[in-house]
Amino acid sequence: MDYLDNLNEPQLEGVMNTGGPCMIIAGAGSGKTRVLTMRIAHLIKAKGVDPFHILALTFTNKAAKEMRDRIEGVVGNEARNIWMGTFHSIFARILRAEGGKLGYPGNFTIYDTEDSKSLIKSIVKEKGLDDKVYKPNTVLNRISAAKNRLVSWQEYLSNPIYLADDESAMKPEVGNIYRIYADRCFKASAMDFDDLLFNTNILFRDHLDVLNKYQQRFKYVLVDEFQDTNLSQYLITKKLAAVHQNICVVGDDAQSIYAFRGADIQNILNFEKDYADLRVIKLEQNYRSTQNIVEAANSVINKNRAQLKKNVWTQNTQGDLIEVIKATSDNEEGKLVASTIFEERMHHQLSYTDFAVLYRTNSQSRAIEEALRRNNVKYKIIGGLSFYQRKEIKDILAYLRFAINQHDEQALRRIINLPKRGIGPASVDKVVVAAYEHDMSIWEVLENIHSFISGRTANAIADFVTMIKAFKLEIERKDAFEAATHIAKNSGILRALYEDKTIEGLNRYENVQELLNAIKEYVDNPENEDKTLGAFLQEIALLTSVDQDNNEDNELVTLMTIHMAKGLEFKYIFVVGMEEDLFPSQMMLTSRADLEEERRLFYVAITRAKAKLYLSYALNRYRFGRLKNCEPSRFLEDIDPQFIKVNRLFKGSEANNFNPVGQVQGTHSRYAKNLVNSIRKTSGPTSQNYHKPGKDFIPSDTSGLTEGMKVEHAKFGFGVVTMMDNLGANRKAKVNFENFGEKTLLLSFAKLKIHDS
DNA sequence: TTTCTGTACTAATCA
DNA sequence: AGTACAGAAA
Repeated sequence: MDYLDNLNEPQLEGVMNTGGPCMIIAGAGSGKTRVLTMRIAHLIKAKGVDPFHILALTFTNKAAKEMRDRIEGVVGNEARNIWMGTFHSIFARILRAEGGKLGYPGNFTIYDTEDSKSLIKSIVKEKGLDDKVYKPNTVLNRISAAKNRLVSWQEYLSNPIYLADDESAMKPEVGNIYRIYADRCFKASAMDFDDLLFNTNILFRDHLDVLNKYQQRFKYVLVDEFQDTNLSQYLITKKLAAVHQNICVVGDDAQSIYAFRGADIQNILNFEKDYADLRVIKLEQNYRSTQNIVEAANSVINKNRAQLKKNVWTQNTQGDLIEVIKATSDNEEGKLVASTIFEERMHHQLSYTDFAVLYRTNSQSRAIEEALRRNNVKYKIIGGLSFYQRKEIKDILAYLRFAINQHDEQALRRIINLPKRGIGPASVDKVVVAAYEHDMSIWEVLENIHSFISGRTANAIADFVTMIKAFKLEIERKDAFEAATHIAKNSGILRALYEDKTIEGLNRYENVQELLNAIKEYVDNPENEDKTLGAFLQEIALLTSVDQDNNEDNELVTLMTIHMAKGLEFKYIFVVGMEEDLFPSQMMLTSRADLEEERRLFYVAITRAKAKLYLSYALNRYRFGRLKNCEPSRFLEDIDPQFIKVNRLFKGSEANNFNPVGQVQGTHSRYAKNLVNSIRKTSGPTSQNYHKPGKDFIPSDTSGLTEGMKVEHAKFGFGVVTMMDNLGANRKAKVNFENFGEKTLLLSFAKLKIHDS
């Protein structure tokens, strides 16, 4: 049993005691993943448990994959059969199989946050409400919070407390928006992220046969990062484990940082009450960090009131003191971080992969990136605007989604006029109204468009429907890669991007090629059994940002938010932007609970560091394009001063000398841009040199217009027709004007008087 | 219906 | 510093 070697006593206990309910409280860096993986390996290898009977829930696909790989190292191929994945992906899988009982087809779409927000936006608009009051973000958060507490729209609308809350927030219509939102999602055969958990709860509540099936199947249930579960997730796991009672949760209350999406720290604090025979194991020895870092972290977290008693300690060396860097501006902060990374790496012969820069908000990455680039330090960013959130990628994905599910309203709105095919928002509204009036689905109206509207738009819509039907067939007959390539080409999207020869256009074209490559890779990967487009879409809909990290071996500094860094470790950690209103965020200062969550976030940041921790702040920072004064964060004072080396001072010259490129920073580009704008404003034709037509100016019928005719335009004056374009829906004429040169005019709009007969 | 342009607003964290 | 939106012009 060599996999049991090198485990300390509580770790061993966590691995060996596999029967009955168990909670493992694991301090930062105490080897909790190791315990969890070895526990599963032990179940399979020593206890002879069939991997099909084990359910292990994690928060990222990456964590799941890592655990699976490590288990595979002990038990071999069998590890593939464990039900292991994120809450969302496991229950999406179950809902694909069982969702029919709730009225959802197996090919339901998963709406991402952008889809949800734009749906809410259109509902607010349709109801004629003020979109300044009903901001999509606010409304969605409210709906999301309700779903995470398992409050349906019916319960929401009949609960006087919620209604009073909304009333006092001057948003009395939120409940009704929730009702319409839920209805529209259902009609679109779509579930948002919260629905995946909400509907699983409904499924298990209303269909006991289904619940029973999965209760029998999952003899062992394990949950990682338990402190981050919300009520919805908690109830699912509790229900699934109710028959066999073999539930093991692993977590650290000090690292609970997802209250904003409904995570409830009470789940971990109250777990003991739920299970009378609960075995509690505490992992308190930290193997990751130096003594200084561990104790500095302890001194911070002790400022919080709500926590379980535990004592994290380490046998590691004392290590360096924490250093605080003070910068005058966010640009200088970036520069100091870059130069420090450069020096430390040289001095200690480290790899760039040993460094990570952590920040509170994604927008802070820009200044750091710029400085790293200037100093030729290669870096990678985790999270932020990810590949799959790019517009051109989402456009293609919307086509794929719609070809699979014609009820997907958000995908339809995205693609129906992309590339431009003459179906503008006015036409889309007509279709939606028609669908509403005749109690039909939008797709049914589109299919029979000639019974509702006529003319050019109707033809364009009919062509669109024909195209989608062809794509449908393609998907049924071919694998994901062939189908996606066909759709990208025949939808006209690829061509439109190809014709855009700007740098951004080129990039976008390459991104789409990259997406197709990714699909090819997916199809070629033998681990993926289901090679349909639907399976691929499901996979990427539930990708977590940490998962999209495919160049791990390169010499790169890692940049990410503190949230993304949870569960990771680096030798050197830089936490930047240690300023009031930024970290802690000004939005978290309203209650003690919020501030404590923010402090736990700081605790997570500190405990990522193995060898050395740098904290930095700037006295001035650009926000919304304006320079703002900043104060050092209160969290700096939370650290016991004995672990801090007080302000490491950089002389201005030292920092400047480091810059090997020596470019002038600051407002230069802004200034240049303003200059260009002002030039553009003062040049070009202004209203006074436009032609003034005589009083008898009456536009002629231009249907007989031909080349060589002399015409008068209301603004451009006299000119000669040089070329006619009678092709396509819009007739165009090229006219060479005496005072304004050659212009292309759309004849359905341009008012021309013909002076040639 | 489409395209261009000025401006108003924004950025908290994630699946 | 970006971008989403409204309004004008074509």
